[in-house]
Amino acid sequence: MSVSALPYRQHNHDACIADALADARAICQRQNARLTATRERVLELIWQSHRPLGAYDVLAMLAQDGHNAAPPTVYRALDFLQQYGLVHRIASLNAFIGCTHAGTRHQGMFLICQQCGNVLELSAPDVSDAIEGAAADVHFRPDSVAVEVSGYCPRCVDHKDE
Amino acid sequence: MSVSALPYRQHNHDACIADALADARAICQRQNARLTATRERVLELIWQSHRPLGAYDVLAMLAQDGHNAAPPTVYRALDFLQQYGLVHRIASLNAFIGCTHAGTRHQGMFLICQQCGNVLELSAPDVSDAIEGAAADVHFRPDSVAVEVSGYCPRCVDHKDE
DNA sequence: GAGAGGAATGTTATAATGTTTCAAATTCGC
DNA sequence: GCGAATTTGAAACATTATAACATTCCTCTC
Ligand SMILES: [Zn+2]
Ligand SMILES: [Zn+2]
Ligand SMILES: [Zn+2]
Ligand SMILES: [Zn+2]
Repeated sequence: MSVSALPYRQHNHDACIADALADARAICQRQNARLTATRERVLELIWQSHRPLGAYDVLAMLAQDGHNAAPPTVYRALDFLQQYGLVHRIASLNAFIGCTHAGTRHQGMFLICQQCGNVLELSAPDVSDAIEGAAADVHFRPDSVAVEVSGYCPRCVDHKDE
Repeated sequence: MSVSALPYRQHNHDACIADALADARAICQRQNARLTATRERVLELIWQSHRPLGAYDVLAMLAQDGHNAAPPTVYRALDFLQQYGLVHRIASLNAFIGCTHAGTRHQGMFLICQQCGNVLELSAPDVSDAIEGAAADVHFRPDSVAVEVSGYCPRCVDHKDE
């Protein structure tokens, strides 16, 4: 299933991409969802790195493919991918990133490095439980939860001033 | 200090506003920050309800005052207010809300009702601790944390279908 | 293998949100 | 008062996201 390599460590990123695409195909097939060429290409572009991409970044990359797409094309593809849990939107960045827990029930927590821009998605049950608990205390019923932590990743925390 | 009335319960909201403004004046005075007329008015407008306001909503309200402001005026005021912890930005809504814990060290968690739009800010140490712990596990150093929970408040949870 | 119906995409325009830049005014310490 | 720093005004612009409607593509049925 999903790769668990930390984004800011050396790793075979081609494997990240390949795994993500394979997972996506399986997930969509299982649910009779159409992972069309455009959608798959957008997913692949999103996965080019562990840094979130803006919709217009994706658009520009599609243009380099020769695909002369307009904004709705990208937003529609991203909507689809989000719907099937293949990408997440990082609200604080207006950007999108591939889900590293696709296919599993999870509620992501995103660690965003201010220096290098990489984002690590964690599945943190302790955090989820604490949030559910705090919400329950005031009789609030959570539907979706976004936890976005901005800071410094282990690689950058030592080199902030260089 | 700050009022702790739940936003979706009946309460004397004029007191919310008055308290927020009084707190803001004290906080700014203590730090030699200039709570100018525009900034104070923006804070007051933000506090008109417990629903977050977009920057352009504030702009429109200023226009009703006869203050013919441009976007930067509002964004600058909001930046100032954020800097002194008087308002928070809700990234998932592109909107701003008055801080109910101004003056105290806290890291907010926002419960956003999808039905009525009210937002309750909680200071949840358990959540913060869990997040810090999860971040520490992967050697990530958090700088700022956003926890935005979308769901149904106690008043709306029972009336979803009406 | 037509043809109907729904899903997906193309296309154009526009809305909503946020920033840059430079000039003018205000405030503050002296 | 006077110079420096902060704050505000004003215009243009950049970025992000959506609306609306036409067209194409796929699938299912007959
Ligand atoms: Zn990778
Ligand atoms: Zn995920
Ligand atoms: Zn109130
Ligand atoms: Zn707060």
